[in-house]
Amino acid sequence: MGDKMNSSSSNSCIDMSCGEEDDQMMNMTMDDLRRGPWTVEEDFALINYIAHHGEGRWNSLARCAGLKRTGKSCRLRWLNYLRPDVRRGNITLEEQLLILELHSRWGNRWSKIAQHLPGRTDNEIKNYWRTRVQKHAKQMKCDVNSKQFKDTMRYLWMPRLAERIQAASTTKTTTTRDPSTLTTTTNTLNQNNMDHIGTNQLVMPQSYSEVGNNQIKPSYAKENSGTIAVSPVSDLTDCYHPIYQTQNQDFLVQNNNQIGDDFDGSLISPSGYFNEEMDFETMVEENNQCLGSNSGDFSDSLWNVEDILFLQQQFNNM
DNA sequence: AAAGGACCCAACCGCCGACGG
DNA sequence: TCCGTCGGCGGTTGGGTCCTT
Repeated sequence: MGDKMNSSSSNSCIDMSCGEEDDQMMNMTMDDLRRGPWTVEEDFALINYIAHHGEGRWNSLARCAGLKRTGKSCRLRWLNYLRPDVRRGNITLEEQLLILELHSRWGNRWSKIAQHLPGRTDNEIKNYWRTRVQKHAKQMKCDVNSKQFKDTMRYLWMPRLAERIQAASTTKTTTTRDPSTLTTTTNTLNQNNMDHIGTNQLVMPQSYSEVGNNQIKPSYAKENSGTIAVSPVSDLTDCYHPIYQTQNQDFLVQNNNQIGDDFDGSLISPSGYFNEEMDFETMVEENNQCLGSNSGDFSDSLWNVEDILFLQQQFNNM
C-alpha cells in the first residue's frame, strides 16, 4: 500500500486549492455522494491528499480531496485500509490470545482492544470475533456472553492457545534454529521467565503478566505445580483432545482459589459453574462435538523473543 | 461443473460525547 | 444553555469468495 504514495503519483495528485474545490463541492447533495466499494482512483486521491495535508477534518478533507464521499467514509477507508501501518493477513496465535484476554476484560471495546494490537483495526478485531468466536458460541448453542461460553473460552481455548504458542516456540527453538547459535538474550529471557514461574508454567502469559503498572495476570496461567501438556494443534477451532482433558481438569481444581481475581464477577468461580450447571467433562464433550469438524486456518506463527518483547511493549503501554 | 450454503470482510448506519459558536 | 458539527465507536449488512454436495 505504501508504494501507492511514490513520487510517480504526483502527476495525478489531487492537490488543487481547497477553496476552489470547496466551491465545486459546495452544491453537492446527498445524491451526489458515492457509496460502496472504493475505487483505485478514490484511494489514490485520499492517500495523496493525506500525504500532503495530513489527517483530520474529514468532511472538509473529503471535499478538498475531490472525493464524493462523506468524511466518515474517508476516515474509515483510511483508518481501516489505506493507512500505511495497517497490518493485514491472518490473526496470529499471539494476537488471538491477546484478543480473547482483552475481550474478557473489556468486552466489546474493539477500539480499546485494537490499541494493543498494533496495525490491527477495531473493525478487523470485531470481524474476527464475530466470525471466529461467536461462531463457536452459536455452535455450542449458547450466548457468546453466557457464563458457559466464557468459561469454555477461558479454561479451554485460552490455555490451549497458550500451549500452542509455547509448543510453536519450542518447535522453533529446536527445529528452526541451530542451538549453538541461540543468543544469550534468548536464553536469558526465557530463563528469567521460567525462574519466575517454575518449570510448569506457561512462558507466554508470564512474559506479559508482570510488565508495566497495569499488571495482567491471565487467570488461565497455571500457577501451581503440575504439568501442562503442550498440544501441537490446539487453538480455537481444533477439536479438544481427550488426552488434555484430565490435565485441564487438574488445572481447574488446583487453581480454584486463584482464578478470577483479575476479572469481573461474571467470569469467576468455575467450580461453582461446573458443579451446578454442567460438569467439565460434559462441557468438553459438547465442545468436541461442536468444534470437531472445523479446521483452523490460523497462521502458525511462532513464539519467539521478538514476540515476547512485542507483548511486553504492548502491556507496557496499557 | 454447477448450485447452494457458509464464511469473510469492507463499508455503512445510528448513536453518542466532545467541542465550539 | 442550546444547537450544530465532527469524530469515534459498536452493530449490522451486502456482496464477493470459498467450500461442500
